[in-house]
Amino acid sequence: MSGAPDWAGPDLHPVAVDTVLFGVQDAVLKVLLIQRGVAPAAGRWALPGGFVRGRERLEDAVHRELLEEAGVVPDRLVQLGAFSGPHRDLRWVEGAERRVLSIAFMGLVRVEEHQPRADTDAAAAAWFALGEVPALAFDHAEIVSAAHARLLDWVRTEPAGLALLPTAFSLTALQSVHEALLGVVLDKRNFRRKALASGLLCDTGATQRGVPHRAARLYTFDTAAFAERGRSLFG
Amino acid sequence: MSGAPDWAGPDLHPVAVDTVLFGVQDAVLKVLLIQRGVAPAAGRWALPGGFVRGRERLEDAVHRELLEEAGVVPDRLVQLGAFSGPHRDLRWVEGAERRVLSIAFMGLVRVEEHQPRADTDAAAAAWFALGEVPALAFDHAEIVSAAHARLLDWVRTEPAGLALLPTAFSLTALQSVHEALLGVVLDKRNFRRKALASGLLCDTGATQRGVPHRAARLYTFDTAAFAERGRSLFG
DNA sequence: CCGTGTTAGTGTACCGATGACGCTAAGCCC
DNA sequence: GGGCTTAGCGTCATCGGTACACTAACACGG
Repeated sequence: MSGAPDWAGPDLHPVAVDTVLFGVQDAVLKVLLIQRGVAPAAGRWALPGGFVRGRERLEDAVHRELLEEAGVVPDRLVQLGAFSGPHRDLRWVEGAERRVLSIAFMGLVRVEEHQPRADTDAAAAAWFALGEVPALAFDHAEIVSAAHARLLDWVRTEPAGLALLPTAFSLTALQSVHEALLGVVLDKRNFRRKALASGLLCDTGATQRGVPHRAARLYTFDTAAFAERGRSLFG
Repeated sequence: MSGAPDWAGPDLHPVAVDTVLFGVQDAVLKVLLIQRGVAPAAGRWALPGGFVRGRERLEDAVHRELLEEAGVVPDRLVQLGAFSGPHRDLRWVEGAERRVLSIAFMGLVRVEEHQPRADTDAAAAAWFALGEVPALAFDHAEIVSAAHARLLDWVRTEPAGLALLPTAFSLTALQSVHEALLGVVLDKRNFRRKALASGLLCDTGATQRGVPHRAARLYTFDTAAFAERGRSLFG
């Protein structure tokens, strides 16, 4: 690593984290956005995020910001990458203009359990259907679209959808989650065949309770089996 | 974006870029490494890279460092993501310890045209077969393994291998590149069938010259057709 | 108790893609 | 002209993916 001469130290940069948090509501894929309460771009909609402090890790910064700005706590985050493109925010630092570098993350949460609340930095926070996202600040539209592309890969190779389901779930529920996340309609029989053939589901023996129709069998996901076998998933 | 109060400005971080440059030599996949000439980790093998300066974009920093440290100029780079894990380099900045954030990139070049040369910051630079990589400084081993995983995806979804071939190439050459990059052996007839069926190759009508055996037809890659159609590739 | 509504749960047939397999053709060199 | 080396070609079996429609179970209301 070189850069500036060592005695002067390397140039320093403001580093932010931004998160694209996805959820499903009414069988529609949604993203969590906040309305910025402070400059720059005050009043505009944007991704929740903020500057990384001191020596904290990126993941810690994301969790802190999500809690502060929107009161949500995702349990798994996937890094999308660094964004430093031309539409980025520029800041004056020690008399020189510096590009704000943003590391974007993506996560999946249950909308019902994460009703966002506004905050000091965020005038408002709300879930938007992916097709109805308003114009966003900075290059956040680009980040959202990268996240969406990545989500599709993610769902197909890892049991990402489980984050949206209770521990024991019916095959129909599993299918609905996949359909919402992938934005497609799947054939029931084909889906069930593949899901069961994957060997990653354990029949709990239990069935649904209190439903006004035939009760479905409930399954759990066999995390251990998934870890063993190579990747490949239903859906 | 919040973080520290705005009047104080956000905390600042040293940001580095590191590149995993792949090439193929003797049908073996290799990575370019440099031997560090300066502290920290002087004398150890590491990925070429360095600190991002002023308001330069990440991609510009990567190109500058590759040129400075190893005298190579890749034409396409793919970003792998940001690394900020626990084994990262820590630096003292303005009296506080700061994690060095590294954004990793990956690229593919022709080894013959990129014989690396040592430099002021790099005591040596050399290509290593992927299985014979020495112990690396910092968390670079982790970065290399992430890059390798990503390379496999890349080759399967984009014509990444073209960077290693002349404009007009034989099917056998194309196959060899794929085999080296993927680390597998492919069936000649099946490969040719898929490659031609993809509709992404244009028969130039020309054939090889000066080879001591039957001359092969030469093809070019139809970039336009690839851009049009959805992703899916031979190999 | 019976009818109705709602969701669960099941099998088959077709097709396109994939993977295994070996021989002849062409061209250069000697 | 013989020998070496690589180019170029076709078939068959298998598999995974997709399309497609009815019966079973259960709760509820009349």
